[in-house]
Amino acid sequence: MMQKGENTRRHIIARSAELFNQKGYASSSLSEITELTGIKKGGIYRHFASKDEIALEAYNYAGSIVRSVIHDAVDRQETAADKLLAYLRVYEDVVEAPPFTGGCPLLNLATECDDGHPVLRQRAQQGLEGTLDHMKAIIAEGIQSGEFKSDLDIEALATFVLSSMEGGVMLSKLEGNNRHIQMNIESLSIYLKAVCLR
Amino acid sequence: MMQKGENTRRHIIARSAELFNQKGYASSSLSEITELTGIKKGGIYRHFASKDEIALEAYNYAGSIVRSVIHDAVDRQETAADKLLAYLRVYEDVVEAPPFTGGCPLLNLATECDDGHPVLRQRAQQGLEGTLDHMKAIIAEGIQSGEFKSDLDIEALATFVLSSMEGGVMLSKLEGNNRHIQMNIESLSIYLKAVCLR
DNA sequence: AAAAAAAGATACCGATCGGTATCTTCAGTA
DNA sequence: TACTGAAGATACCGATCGGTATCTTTTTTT
Repeated sequence: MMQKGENTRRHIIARSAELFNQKGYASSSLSEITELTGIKKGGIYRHFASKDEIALEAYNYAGSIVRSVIHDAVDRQETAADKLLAYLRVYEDVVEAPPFTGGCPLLNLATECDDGHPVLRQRAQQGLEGTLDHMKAIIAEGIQSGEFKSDLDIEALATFVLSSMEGGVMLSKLEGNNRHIQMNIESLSIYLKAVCLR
Repeated sequence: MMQKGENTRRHIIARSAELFNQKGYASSSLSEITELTGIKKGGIYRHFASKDEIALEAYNYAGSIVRSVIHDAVDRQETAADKLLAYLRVYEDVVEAPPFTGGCPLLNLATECDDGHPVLRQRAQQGLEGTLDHMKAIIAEGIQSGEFKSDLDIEALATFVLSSMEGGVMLSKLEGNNRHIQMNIESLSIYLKAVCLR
């Protein structure tokens, strides 16, 4: 039934995902993975063909966790405006308690790969597209339900929400203080009320 | 008069800055710097004590260029609102014509160093503080001149502007399309008119 | 023009990189 | 319980990493 193999494979992915999301792909070495997992290189390369494959699976893993946390938070909200704000609230304590160790995987992967490494970059692009699609669906529902103005620019609003989230995460992580992401929650909330709500 | 040395030192910094801002600190090697500058390692290490020192000087250089471009663009504007929007307009063609090759040095350095490398991280923090201070001064002037409401949260607005800029840069660079940063210019413009102007 | 100082090239250092061939150990099956 | 294939450890590979000691060349000063 080859259970054992799948378990260790998942173990390697989970540990590597934390490592990669904290230190980045280039700064993370196989030796560090062996230390974190307790599995030697020979054991690791039985489950993966290359460091690239580990990184790809690790990003899929980190992304899926963050996605599920976000979707849970979004589903808990009633209004479209609150659903959009839930995206930012997931990172309201990004310094001490991010949804995944190291902060936003999309932000980290995107900035590291946007000038190189086509494979990982494409994966980041998919993550971006999926995130924006989810936001656009929320906004479209908000329009249909009459909560949002009907002439809203859906693309522009989705981009604006995601930008203020990623920007807030970056500023807060750099300063080591949650005030930036938290202020953005407030600013975006004001924006939604002032220009998006009917 | 030791002219020659200073010239090559500047040359190394300028080339390294482009390299670091595109590929990141960890992914850039000394060998690449020798290729880009045409100077062998022995020659490079006569001017710098370590790769870290090159990276630090390189970031100072990239930051100073972007800062001067931004300050020029800001000074060309009359109103405080237009001055704030000028920050984003500097990156309105970040895909093809960024103010510095590789995009925003603050964004790149911050995301690479926020979980490590204390020296470079501190430099990024200084860059963040300086940028926010400049924005806050613009906002404060806007309040004093009567352009902005007097009860504006200066900190929150500065963070919001910078976040939508950095977030827009990240999205546009990742997708290879300027639409995100350009939509953020429009969204932020609407925000300023709707909730900040008197 | 000669001497002194600065700049740069060559050749090397140990350490670590990602990756692999091979051997041993373990788990499941007959 | 003997067998078999999967899983993991050991030991190694060439390449490259950041960094340095030393020699040559170029520039500057006298």
